[in-house]
Amino acid sequence: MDEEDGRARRPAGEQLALVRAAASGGPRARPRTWRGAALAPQLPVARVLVAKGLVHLDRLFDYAVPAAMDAEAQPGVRVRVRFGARQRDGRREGGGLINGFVVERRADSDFPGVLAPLAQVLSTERVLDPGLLALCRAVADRYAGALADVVQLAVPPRMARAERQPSAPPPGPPPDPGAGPGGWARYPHGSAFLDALTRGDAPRAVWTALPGPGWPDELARALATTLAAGRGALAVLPDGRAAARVDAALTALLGAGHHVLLTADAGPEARYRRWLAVSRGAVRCVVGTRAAMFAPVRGLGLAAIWDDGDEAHRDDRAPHPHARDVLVLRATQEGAALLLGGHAHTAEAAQLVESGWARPLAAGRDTVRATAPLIRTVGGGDEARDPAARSARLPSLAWQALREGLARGPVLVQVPRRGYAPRLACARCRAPARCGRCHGPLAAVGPDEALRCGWCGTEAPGWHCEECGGGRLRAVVVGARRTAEELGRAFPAVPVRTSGRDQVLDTVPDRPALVVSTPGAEPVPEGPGYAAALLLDGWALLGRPDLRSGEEALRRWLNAAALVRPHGEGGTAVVLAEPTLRPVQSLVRWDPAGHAVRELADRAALGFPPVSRMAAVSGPPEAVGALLAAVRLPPDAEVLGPVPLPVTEPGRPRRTGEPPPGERWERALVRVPPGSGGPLAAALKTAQAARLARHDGAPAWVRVDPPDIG
DNA sequence: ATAGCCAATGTG
DNA sequence: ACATTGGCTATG
Repeated sequence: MDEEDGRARRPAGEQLALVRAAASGGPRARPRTWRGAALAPQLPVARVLVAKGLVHLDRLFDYAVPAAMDAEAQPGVRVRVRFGARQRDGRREGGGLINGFVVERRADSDFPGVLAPLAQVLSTERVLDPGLLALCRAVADRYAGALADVVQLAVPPRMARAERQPSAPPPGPPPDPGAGPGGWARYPHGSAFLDALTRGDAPRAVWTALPGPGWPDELARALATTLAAGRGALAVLPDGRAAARVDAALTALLGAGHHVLLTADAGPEARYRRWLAVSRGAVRCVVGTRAAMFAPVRGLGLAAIWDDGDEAHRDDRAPHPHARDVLVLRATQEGAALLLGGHAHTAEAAQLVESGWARPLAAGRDTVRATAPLIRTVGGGDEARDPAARSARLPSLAWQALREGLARGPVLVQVPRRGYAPRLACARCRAPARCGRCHGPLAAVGPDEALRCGWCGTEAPGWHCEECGGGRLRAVVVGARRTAEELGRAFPAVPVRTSGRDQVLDTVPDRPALVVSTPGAEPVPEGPGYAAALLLDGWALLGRPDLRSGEEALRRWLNAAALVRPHGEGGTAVVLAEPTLRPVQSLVRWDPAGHAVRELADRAALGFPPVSRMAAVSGPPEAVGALLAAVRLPPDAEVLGPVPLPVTEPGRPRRTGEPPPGERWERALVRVPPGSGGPLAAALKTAQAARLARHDGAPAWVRVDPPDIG
C-alpha cells in the first residue's frame, strides 16, 4: 500500500494547480487525453495498482483524473498510465505506458509531487472490486508475493468482444432443490449442514465423502441450497473432468443459467464472458478449476473444494497460492461456509478439524462398510504359484481378482504415471528387471537410492538377469500403454482401454474390459462401478523420502477404489503393497480421516507443515546468505540450513527457483510455529524488496509453503 | 523492470 | 573534447 510517510498532505487545490502548471508549461508532447484538459471536479485523484509484479514496487500510485475520464475512471476499471517518468524543472520525461487498475477515487493525494494524469481508461468494466482486491491483498501477504502478481491470477485478461455483450441474468429465481437432502441423508450431520446453509449460517466442514458416484450430486446440492438461500456459491475442483461432473449435477438440479463453469477448456473468450457474468452479479454460482478460487461471486455463502490433496490445486505461477488456503481465507473474510471434501484427507484438513475451525462431516462405520469395496493386499511374501499368473508376472491374488472381476464387469488397473517410476531392464537382453520375491518391477527410487521392487519394496542388491545372467541395467519407460499390452496378452478375450495424461477416457461402459489408467485419469464407470481394481501405483511413492508420500499414495488408491462397486456387490480392490504400512492399513480400513490425524501428529512432532509454516530461500550461496543476514525474522523463527541444492541436469527444462545448469545453489528453510506465518512472510518480503531495490547482489528466491519438503 | 542520470573510463 | 559504459536511483 501507499507509504505513511508523515509528510503534510497538500490540499487538492494546490495539487491540481501544480498539475495544471505542468500541463501548460513544457514543450514535450503529452498524452492526447491530457493536453489542456481540465481535471475531474470531484475526487480528482485515482489510486492505481500498476500491473507490474515487482516486490519492491508493491504499492499504489496516485494519478490525476482528467475531466473527460471522470465518469469512466471508477474503482476497479483497467487503465493505462505513464510509469517510470522522471521529473525535471516542472516537466516530465520518458516513461512508458503500462496497464493498471483504479483501486480508489480520492479527493487528494499523500504524494507531495506533481501527479501524472491517467492516460486512458481501457474499459469501464469494474473487474477489480474492493472484495476481490482485499482477497488478493490477503493472498499476497500470506505468500510473500506482490499484489500485482496475485491480481493477474485473479482477473482474466480482457477480451473486448466479450465485454460488449450484456450478461444474461438467470431465467428466474433459483429453484429450491428441496427434494430432500439426497445423498447427504447418508451422513449423520448431512441434513444439518444443508439446514445451516439454508439459514445463511457459515458452517465449516471437512467432508469425508463415501466411496461411489454420489459426491458430485452432493456437492451440487450444497451449492444449490446456498443459492436458494439467496447467497452465492463456489466450488473448485482439481481438473476439468471433475468440474464437468459437478456442472452436470448442478444442471440436473437447477437447469441451465443459474451457474457457470469456469475451466480452461472453454477457451479465453468464452471463459471471460462467463467470468464477467459472475463479476457483474448476473450469475452467483461458479464451478471451476483452480483459477475459479478467485471468482468474484457476489455475497459468497459457500466456498467448496474437492480433493484438496491434488497438486493441481496449487497455482503454478508466483506466488503459487493453493486453492484450499485461498478458500479458507475467503470463507473467513467473506463470512462464507466452507466445504472441504474428498475421498482422502490431507493433514491440512485434519488440522482444520483439530483446531476447531471446521467440523468433521463423515458417515458412520456401517455406511462406509456398505459402500466400500473389499480391499486386499499383496505383500512381498505372496509368491506367484499359479502358473498362469507367473506367465503374466502378477502375484496370484492379483491375477485371481482380475479374472473374477472381468467375469462381471470392467476392471481398473492403476499404473504409475509415465516417467514417474522408470523401470529397469537388462542392458544386454532387454528383459525387464524383476523382483525375486514377487516378480514386480525393480526401480531405482532416487538417484543414489538402492534398487528395490516397485511393488513390495524388497531391495535387490547384486541383481542378475533371470533370462541371460547379465548384471547391468538400463532404464526403460513403461507407461500405461505397455502395461495394457502385457495384460491384453494375458486376457486375450477382453477389450483393453487405456487412459492417461495425453488421452483421458471420461467413462467406460458397464461391460467386461481392462481399463489401464494412470492416477487421476481413471474413467468413471457408467454402471454400478468397476468390478475390481488392481492398484499398482504407489510403491514408488512410498519409497520416497517425501513428506507427503504416504498421504499421496493413499489418496490415489482411495480415489481409484472409490470407483469400485461395494463389497456387497462383489467389488474388490487389490493393492500391491506391504500390508503393515500405515497408508495400506488405512486403505484396508477405509479410514482416511484417521490416517490424516496420525499424519498431522507426526508432522507436529517433527515441526513439519502444516503445523509449522515453512518458507524456502534459495539461490546462489551469497544471495541466500545476504537475504538471511538482512531479514528481521520473527523471534520464534528457526533457520534450517542452508544446504546445497541438487544441480539441475543439463537439457531438462528448468523451473523458476531451480539453479541454472552448472550453478551450485543453496536452499535454507525458515520455520515458524503456528501464528507466525504472517510475520514470517512479511519479514521475507521486506528484506527481499530492499535487496531488489538496491540491486544488492544476485537475487534469491523466496517461496512460502515450498514443495518437496522431506 | 526500466529509463535516465552521473561518474568513470575509453577514444581521437 | 567527446562518446561509451556501468552503477545507482526512482517510478505518482
